[in-house]
Amino acid sequence: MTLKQLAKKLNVSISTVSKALNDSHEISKDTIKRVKELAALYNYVPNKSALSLKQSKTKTIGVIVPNILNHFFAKALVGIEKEATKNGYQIIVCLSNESLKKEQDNIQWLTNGSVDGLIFAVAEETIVERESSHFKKLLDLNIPFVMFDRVLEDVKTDKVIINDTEAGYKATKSFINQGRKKIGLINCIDNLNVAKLRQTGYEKAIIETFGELNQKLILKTSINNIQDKIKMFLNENELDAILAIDNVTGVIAINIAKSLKFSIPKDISIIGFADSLIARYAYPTLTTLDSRPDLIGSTACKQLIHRLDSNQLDSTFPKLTVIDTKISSGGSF
Amino acid sequence: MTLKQLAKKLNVSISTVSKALNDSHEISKDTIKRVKELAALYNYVPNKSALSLKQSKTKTIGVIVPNILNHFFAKALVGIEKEATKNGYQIIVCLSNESLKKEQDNIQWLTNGSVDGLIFAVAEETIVERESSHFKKLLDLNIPFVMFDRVLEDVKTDKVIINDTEAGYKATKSFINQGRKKIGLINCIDNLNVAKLRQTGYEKAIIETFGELNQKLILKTSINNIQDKIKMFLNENELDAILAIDNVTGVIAINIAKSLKFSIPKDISIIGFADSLIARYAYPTLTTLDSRPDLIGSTACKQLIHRLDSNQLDSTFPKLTVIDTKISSGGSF
DNA sequence: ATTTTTTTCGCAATCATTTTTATGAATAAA
DNA sequence: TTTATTCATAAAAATGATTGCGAAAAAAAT
Repeated sequence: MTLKQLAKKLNVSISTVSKALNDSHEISKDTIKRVKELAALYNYVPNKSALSLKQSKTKTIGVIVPNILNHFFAKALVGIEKEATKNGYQIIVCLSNESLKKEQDNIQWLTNGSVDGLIFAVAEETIVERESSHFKKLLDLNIPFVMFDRVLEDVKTDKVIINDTEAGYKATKSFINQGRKKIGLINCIDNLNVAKLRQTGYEKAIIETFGELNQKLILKTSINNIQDKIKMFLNENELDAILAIDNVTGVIAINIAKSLKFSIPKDISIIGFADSLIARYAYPTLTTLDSRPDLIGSTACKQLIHRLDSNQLDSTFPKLTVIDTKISSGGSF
Repeated sequence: MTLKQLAKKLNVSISTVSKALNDSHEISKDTIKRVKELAALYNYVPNKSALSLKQSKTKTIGVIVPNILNHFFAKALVGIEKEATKNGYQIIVCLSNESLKKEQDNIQWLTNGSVDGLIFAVAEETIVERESSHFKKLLDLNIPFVMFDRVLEDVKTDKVIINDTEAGYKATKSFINQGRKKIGLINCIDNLNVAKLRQTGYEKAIIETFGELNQKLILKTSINNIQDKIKMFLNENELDAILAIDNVTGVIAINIAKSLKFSIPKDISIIGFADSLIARYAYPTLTTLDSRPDLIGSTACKQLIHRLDSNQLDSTFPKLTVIDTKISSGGSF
């Protein structure tokens, strides 16, 4: 059902129908009523493509997620979607699969007028290769975009991150306050900035307290065979605490520690960067640092929509928003 | 950069540029070359909205997911996205959040010409309320759509599901073949058809072997406080096997069983409907029935694109595709 | 009764693209 | 020399919607 068809049935012009539906003062109350009734009857919905074309606004936001199976990103997506829907925006979701090439393709694809703006976390490969030209192209094209969690220093745009350093510091400090002496760190996402920052926080707290860093207490590895590696890590060091800086190894560590007859939290205390949904896979429940992905997502989305609505770049650009992590106690200490 | 602007720079008409870029035989080789060079120089990309409008094709697929935090759906989305991308389609993702109202809103929203077709799993509330009029509206509008995993009997459309009954049966049988006698079942998604079917399979195997069903061995509950409930369930019954028919309780059960000093798989064997990514949260690793969400997703997407391309409904409509589950052995038996 | 004002509505342009039709010139055939 | 054909390109129509402007009609004021 189009305006044209409605107009024909009503014996008025297309523009009258359009104006009536938009409550124009140019149209009489009577006509407006007639038009609206028929439109409702035929379930008329304005065609999205025509609207986008006319107004050069798609009311659509492109979201590029490195890995939707990562619970953090799934939750961030929920936050983005909620905020977008609230403001009358749709989201087009692309998955970069941590690949630079796919990320570039996605951006190329989305800049054909499909979306008004973009929200994304940078793919791991992109960070490793230090490539950012495809993002700078967005700046040239004047397409607003917001980076979240994984951001690039040299791209001047709005960003939303968490206070990773402080989170690592706080978690480590909480171990220290419990009297823990041999505090290990598990890092299997070393390529990412967030990992480096969290580790920095850990190191700061350790050096501040013990004067020096024991490199043997830091397990830097890939996710492959992570269970065996953690087992060895636990066996080789007499740890009484572990900080897991990604969102899966904390849970795995707790389960393995239990199977090795560690008593939790008596013998060993574990903190992970997971959330309650993942933490329930651990028994007793893991203590977690909530990196608040939903808040990050909704904040990023809000920020983008702000730029889209006030289509002028104001003095606040580029804005860096730092979200506070929340420590939430499970049963592990 | 638009056709118009290119045309101006080249001193030719808009139509010439358009035809040149589409390799029309009406245009001389020389002109084609000139046009393409300039288009490449200015990074010209055809405007999506204009294209969609003109061709009444958006090359976009709408996907409605009940809950993206559910690993099954996240993985299904990966399958859908991969297949869509392969065929030059974008996906618009909506989250129904298991709510009927949101699902209806999403469908209303997506039928404004945003998408060529839809893929979705029905929201839990929709199934409980047995509402299907919003899907039937899609049939009236002639918008192709494919349902996956959670489907409605009375909506005549393409569907992709797994052989739930058989999966439940096979899993239970494998316990029986190990000589297990007291086989429990945990069901915390009872509202869903898939749960009923899996349980049917379980019951069939049990009755076939033992003659009768012991209702006490079936834990039907909500996800709240699931850990405590499973603990009680294990304590009150001398189980030697558990079939967890959703994708989280298997992992939880294994961890709790260990904490209760059960030896796995000697004392108790556990099978869950999770996948390897979730199974690694259990130690030793859970044996899983892979419900193959990515295959379901890609199959559903393939099916939809088939309908979109051959825009005639052929004799195969409506097609029901049943995906086989795969049992993959972890360390639990 | 005439002019002015207000109300109500239609025309036409516009967005970026594709596609059908038209145009003018060169070439070939009659 | 005339007519038909081919060729390269331009012009126009169409997709579905919004919107400024102008026109007609109705109402109000003189």
